[in-house]
Amino acid sequence: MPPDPASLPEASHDHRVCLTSLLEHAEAVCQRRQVRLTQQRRQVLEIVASSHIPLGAYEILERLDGAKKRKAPITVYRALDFLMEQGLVHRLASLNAFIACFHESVDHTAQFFICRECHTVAELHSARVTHALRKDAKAAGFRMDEQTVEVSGLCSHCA
Amino acid sequence: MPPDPASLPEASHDHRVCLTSLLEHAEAVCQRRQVRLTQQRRQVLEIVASSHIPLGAYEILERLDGAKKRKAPITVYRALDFLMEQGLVHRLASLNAFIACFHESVDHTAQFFICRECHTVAELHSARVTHALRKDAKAAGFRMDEQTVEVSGLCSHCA
DNA sequence: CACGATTATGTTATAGTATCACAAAAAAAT
DNA sequence: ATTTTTTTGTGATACTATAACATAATCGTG
Repeated sequence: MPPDPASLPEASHDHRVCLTSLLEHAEAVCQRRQVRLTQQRRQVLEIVASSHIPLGAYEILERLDGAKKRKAPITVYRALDFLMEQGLVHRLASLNAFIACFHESVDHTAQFFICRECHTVAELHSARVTHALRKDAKAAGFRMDEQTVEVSGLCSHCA
Repeated sequence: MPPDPASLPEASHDHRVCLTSLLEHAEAVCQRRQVRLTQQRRQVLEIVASSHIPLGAYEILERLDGAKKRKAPITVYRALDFLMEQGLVHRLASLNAFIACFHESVDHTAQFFICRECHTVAELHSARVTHALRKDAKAAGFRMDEQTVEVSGLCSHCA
């Protein structure tokens, strides 16, 4: 995976604002649910959310060591598991990578458009896709549980 | 992953017939495309196609050693890469596993319903899903390339 | 506060998935 | 027959993820 490009996908968009409000949202969610957003978990969330492209667990791990000594991989996986449970982070199965969720929805069913050039990810909550799947599932007698919908292609910027 | 159950998902369905016609189809495809379905590739295809549940690369590897000595993992990955290029095998990203494609279509865009109980996989070619994605992609200015659509849930038998 | 229960983190080891690099062999093209 | 291309062998290694058990921090309650 290439290093982050210097500029953000949308110049007009100040990612620090997103980050701040994401963290506030995270605090609120955890408070409501009576679970703990510890320093470590918060830090992992910050790292994931600060990258506009998906990060692998070991990339997160690297960024976790400040000047200090390296932690064990499981540290990161545990934090990610927690964050995914709270719907604050998504895992992209096609990339073995993780991305923060900037949508404050209750339902964490999502679809992803992943640019194969710049690696930016657009997250959707598409009723259209879910309905289509639901219809096909019904026809097949299949009881849907979770969907993994990841589309690779070119974002508008790279196309 | 549990061992294969003794019986096939549909009792009425003779999997050996599928297997035979799949292999014939594979031969035809490779002949048409001027690529070689070598003994090794064919054997991997047979292994994948003989299992009605997805197999990991290392499971395929185990079944590849007859009484002979174990081959290197890359052997299997190379064969799988070839078979996927020919559209004869699909990789399921959510499982890190592989399944044979019994559909003889030209377009290898597919969706999968994966039973979390019995691990059977139903492969779809759903125009509905593809259209839904295409519409959302258009709205997002995203040029679709390949889709990874894997739904986990319960098949009619397990529900 | 003391206590036990629960939750989170540390530590070490290991399992599971996938690819690289280079050599040898087999098949195809000339 | 020789060159070229493709396939396979071989050994090493990278990358992704979890198990098992110990320690530490936090919480709830008396």
